[in-house]
Amino acid sequence: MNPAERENDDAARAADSRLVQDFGLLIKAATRLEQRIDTALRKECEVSHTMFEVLIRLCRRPDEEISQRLLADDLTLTSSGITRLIDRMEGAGLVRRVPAPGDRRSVLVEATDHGRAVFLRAATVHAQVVERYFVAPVARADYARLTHALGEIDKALRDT
Amino acid sequence: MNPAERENDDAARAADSRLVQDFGLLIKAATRLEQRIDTALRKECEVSHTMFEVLIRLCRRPDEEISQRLLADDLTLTSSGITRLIDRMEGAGLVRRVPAPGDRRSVLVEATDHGRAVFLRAATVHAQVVERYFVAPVARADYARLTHALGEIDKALRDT
DNA sequence: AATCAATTGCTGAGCAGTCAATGATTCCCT
DNA sequence: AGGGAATCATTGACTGCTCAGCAATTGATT
Repeated sequence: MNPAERENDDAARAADSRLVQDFGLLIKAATRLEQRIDTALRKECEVSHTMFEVLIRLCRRPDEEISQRLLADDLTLTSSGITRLIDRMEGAGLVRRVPAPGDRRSVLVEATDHGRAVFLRAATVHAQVVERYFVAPVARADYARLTHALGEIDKALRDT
Repeated sequence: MNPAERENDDAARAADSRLVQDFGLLIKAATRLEQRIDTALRKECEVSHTMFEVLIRLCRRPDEEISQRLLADDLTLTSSGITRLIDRMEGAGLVRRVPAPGDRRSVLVEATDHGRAVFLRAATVHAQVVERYFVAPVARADYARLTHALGEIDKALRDT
């Protein structure tokens, strides 16, 4: 077997490995799931999935102060990404910018009444899709393991 | 409790629900994982994660005919997305377009020697990151369940 | 107290994808 | 055989992000 043939062979083996397949599956499943949610939310509630994720944080505890910085870290966006996202959400009347009392560099974000109303409608759509494509396909016994595993992965990623 | 207060309360409850959290975790973990891989591959091998996913398919079985259409479906991209991706990969010399023998509408894609060489280097980088952030954090017993669950989710998404 | 470093949000330029429309080919049906 | 519908790849116009650089503010050190 000449060197070129061996290289082909090595490549084929690497491409066929268990790990590569499994990892690919995780990415693919997550991507498809997010696309599904996103189109459903856009069609029925005129919000993107990303905007929905912002509204989740803002509605969870209305008294909590949430800065753009915090949102960026939590959604894995850059600060400029968040600036533009909040721009659009403000333009759509979902959200309001408020200067942070303790730090004049920072900008707090809070949901408007309209934002909360949209969030409530979106949450039911969200729940339907999640129920159908995330909860239903997974055996009851596996669900807890799945979420636990995801938590560990997230932790490992955050720690470095 | 007046109507506005009730709405706030409903919103807070919805934002706090188990399902919302769990689902958010899946998306976040997958996103972070993909970003991690992507930057590692870009830095050390000058390929994006998406390009790497293409190379996996092309190297797995060198005799197999792979069209742009097939790639698009498999990577959940649109046909125009694939056209542009293959444009860039062709420009980088990783890949070659070949007219499909049986169907003159279709275009087959195959890896060049350079593409296979890059893939081999990228695969070791990929394996390191996957090992560290995907395999290591998940308990041995959970791993099989996790991949099985992901497979079921993917199946549910594909069937509709 | 003064300075230097770090953090926060914003802007211009660029990149990687989408959507809608198009031309070329193939499939299906009668 | 012929005509309409479907399928494939491509392009132009757009979107939503990133990156690099900025000004304003804050923190840390001496």
